[in-house]
Amino acid sequence: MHPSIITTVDVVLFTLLEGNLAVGLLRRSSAPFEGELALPGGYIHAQEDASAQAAAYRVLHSKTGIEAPYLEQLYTFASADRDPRGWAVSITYYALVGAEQLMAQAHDDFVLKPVADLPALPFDHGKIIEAGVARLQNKSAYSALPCFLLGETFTLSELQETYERILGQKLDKSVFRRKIDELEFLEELAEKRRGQHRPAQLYRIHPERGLRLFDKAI
Amino acid sequence: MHPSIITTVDVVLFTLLEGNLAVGLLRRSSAPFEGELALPGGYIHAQEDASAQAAAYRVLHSKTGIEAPYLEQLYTFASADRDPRGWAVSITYYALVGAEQLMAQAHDDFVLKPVADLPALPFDHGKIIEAGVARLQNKSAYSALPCFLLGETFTLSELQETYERILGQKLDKSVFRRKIDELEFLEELAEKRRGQHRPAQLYRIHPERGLRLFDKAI
DNA sequence: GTAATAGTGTCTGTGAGACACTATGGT
DNA sequence: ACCATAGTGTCTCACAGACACTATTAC
Repeated sequence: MHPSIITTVDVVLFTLLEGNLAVGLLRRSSAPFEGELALPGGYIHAQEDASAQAAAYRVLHSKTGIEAPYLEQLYTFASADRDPRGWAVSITYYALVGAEQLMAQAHDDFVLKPVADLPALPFDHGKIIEAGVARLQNKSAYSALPCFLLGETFTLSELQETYERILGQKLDKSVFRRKIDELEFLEELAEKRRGQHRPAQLYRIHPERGLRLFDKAI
Repeated sequence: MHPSIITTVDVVLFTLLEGNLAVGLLRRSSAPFEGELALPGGYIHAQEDASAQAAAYRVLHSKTGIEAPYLEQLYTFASADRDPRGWAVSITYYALVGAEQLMAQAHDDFVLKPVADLPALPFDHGKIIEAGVARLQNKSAYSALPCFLLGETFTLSELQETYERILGQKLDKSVFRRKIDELEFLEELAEKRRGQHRPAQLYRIHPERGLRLFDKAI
């Protein structure tokens, strides 16, 4: 067998921190780069993991405590020079989770950093996050993906705000609602969200319906 | 180090065979599945390959003779059960090449099969090709990708025909030309293609300009 | 009532699609 | 002259965007 190729998974976990897109990082417990903040990741365990996706779920859950409602393969970074230990393959995934669920599940040492203000990161983790942000933005423009950054239930205003944060641009309320309506991926709930003013209709992602795609950018 | 994870690359090479989308296959020279048709692929050589992409280029060129003008990472298939030899990672790539260049470069044992009529393939190569076709179709609808299935130079009618073959639908000539025009990724050449009737303007992909994207489906 | 947010109605300009038209070569 | 393909012009309908409007609650 060909020797010594390291096979790992790394996960970019996104959430909204005070309305800003943020990623979860952990301090590394061992060399290389011990003590530095980095993406949660780890070796694939051939005996334990049925697939790389299963490995990503395992690593994310065991290292951070989080069970993300959305997780998808991002890209595979594989080269001789990205890891001081040797030729390394990292199958990367990105995951989305609502802030509330994250706070409830995350271990104490899990750190959130806004993507707009990231520290320098070891390995090529900076590039990985960049790729994740690009993918999230791109896919959000054509799909219902941002729903997964909210809680189980949410209002249309909250959803619009989330799209605006991710895409970095204001959207027209009327246009936004028309498009969301057309996709038919939300289920109207019986309750409303009550605040200081007129209560807002609550929605959740329609069970039974997968991730819908727009035919044009939102 | 964790033992015995196989790390390979596989390449889905697309071309047009009499106007139909086709993939290139090779008879395997060793077990498992010796003698069966399969995607060109091979182990990553840690000593030789600087990156997985470099490995894909090396494998494709050394096994088939082809130097593809376009090659991009597709997806990474990684699980315990996809290869009888054990836990296996395949970083897959898809590549595009014009029929003319393919005929000039390909080794004799390289076989083209139309994607509409594929034989059963070993491993999960059927799934890999499926993913490649889906990606090609999707990306073609939003980009200049189909250019790479033609030769160095081509007419707008040829390009439109190629889009129609990949997307599986007729396109309006006038609309098609408007959109191609807007992208500004073609360079008008001095020559024309002469046939039975009115000669057609020849174009090539503009050097210096990368792969342009439409903002809507073509 | 007033303020503030939720949610809807309507007008308009743009542009995709449809299709007819002109252009230019071979025979 | 005629045919086949290359290439262009134009009309229209749909719809995205803009924005004003109404609705409903807390206070």
